[in-house]
Amino acid sequence: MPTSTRFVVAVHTLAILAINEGRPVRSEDLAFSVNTNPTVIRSLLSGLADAGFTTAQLGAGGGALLAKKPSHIALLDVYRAVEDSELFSMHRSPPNSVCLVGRNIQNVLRPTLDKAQAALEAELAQVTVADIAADIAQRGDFRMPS
Amino acid sequence: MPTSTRFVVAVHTLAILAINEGRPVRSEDLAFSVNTNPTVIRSLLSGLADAGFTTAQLGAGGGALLAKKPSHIALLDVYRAVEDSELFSMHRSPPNSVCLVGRNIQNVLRPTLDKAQAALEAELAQVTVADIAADIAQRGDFRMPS
DNA sequence: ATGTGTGTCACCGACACAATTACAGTTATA
DNA sequence: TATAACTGTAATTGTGTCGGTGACACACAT
Repeated sequence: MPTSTRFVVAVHTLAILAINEGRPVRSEDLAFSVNTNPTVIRSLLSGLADAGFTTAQLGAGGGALLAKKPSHIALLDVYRAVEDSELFSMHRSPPNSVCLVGRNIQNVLRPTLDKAQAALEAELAQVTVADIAADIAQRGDFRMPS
Repeated sequence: MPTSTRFVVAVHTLAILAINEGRPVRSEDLAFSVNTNPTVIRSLLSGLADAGFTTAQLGAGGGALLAKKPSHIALLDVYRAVEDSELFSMHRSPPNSVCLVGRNIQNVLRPTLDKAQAALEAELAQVTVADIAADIAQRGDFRMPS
C-alpha cells in the first residue's frame, strides 16, 4: 500500500506559511524544509490554491501565502484537497456476478467502509493548521533556513 | 491514499468460507468469484492462515476452511492480517532539521494521525465476517459457481 | 529591461501490487 | 500403491502511481 506523502507535506507547508504570516515564502525555501524538490512543492501548492487555502505572489520577492486564516483550515480540508483516491480500494476487476458473494460483496461492505472513513475524517476535522503551527511554535523560535 | 485490494478480497474470501461452513473451497473457486488468479488467493490465504483465521486441507477434495467462528473474526483483524503498511506515510526523505517546522512536524502530527487511524480501526472492529456473510446470505440463495 | 519566482508539462526511476507460470509437497481415492 | 487433485511458494512480468528532475513560458517587482 504505497500511500502518498502529499497530505503530510501539505500540512508541513501550510504550517510554515502560518508561522510566516503575511510574508511570502518561496517554493525553494519550502522545499528546503520539506527536503524535496521545489517543483513538488509548487505542484502541491497548485492544489491548495485551487482549494482556496493559498495564493501565490508572482515575481521577485514573491512566494506562497495563506489565503485563509490557519484556524479556518482543518486538516480534513487539506486531506481532501491533496489526496484524491479512495481510502479503501475495491476489487481491481469486478467480482463474478454469477456468485452470490461476488454479486453482493461490494454493496454489503460499502456502509462499513464508509463509516470507517467517516470516523477517520471526523478526527481530522477537529484539528486545524493553526493548532499544528502553535504546537510547533511552542517548541522554539522560528527561523527560516538560510 | 489508496489501500491495496487485499483487504476487500480477504473479506470476500472469508465470507465465502463462512457461507460454505465446513466444506473446503478450492482456491480456484474462490478466485473465480473474486475474478482473479488462484495463486493470488492462495497467497492471501497464506497470510490469513498465519493469523489463525483459516486452515488448508491439502490433497484431492481439499481447499480452504475457516479455523475460527466467523463471528469471532472482526474486519479489523482481517485488515491487520493482510494490510501491512502505515495508513499515513510521512515524508519520503526526512524533513530538514535546520528548520523548526521540519524538525518538529512529524512529532506534532503524530498524535492526530494516530487518533484518526484509531477511529477508523474502531469502526472496523465492530463488524465481523459473520455479519458480512449474513448480509450477503440474506440477499439470496448461495450457490458456488460451476 | 532585467532578474526573480510561479505554473505546468514531460520524462525518468523506484516501488508496490497483481497476474502468471512453474514446480515441489501433501493427500484422497481408485 | 499409483494417480490425480490440491496447496504452498518462488520467480517473473506487467502496470500504475508517486516523487524527483529539468525545461520553459508567463508574471511581476524594481
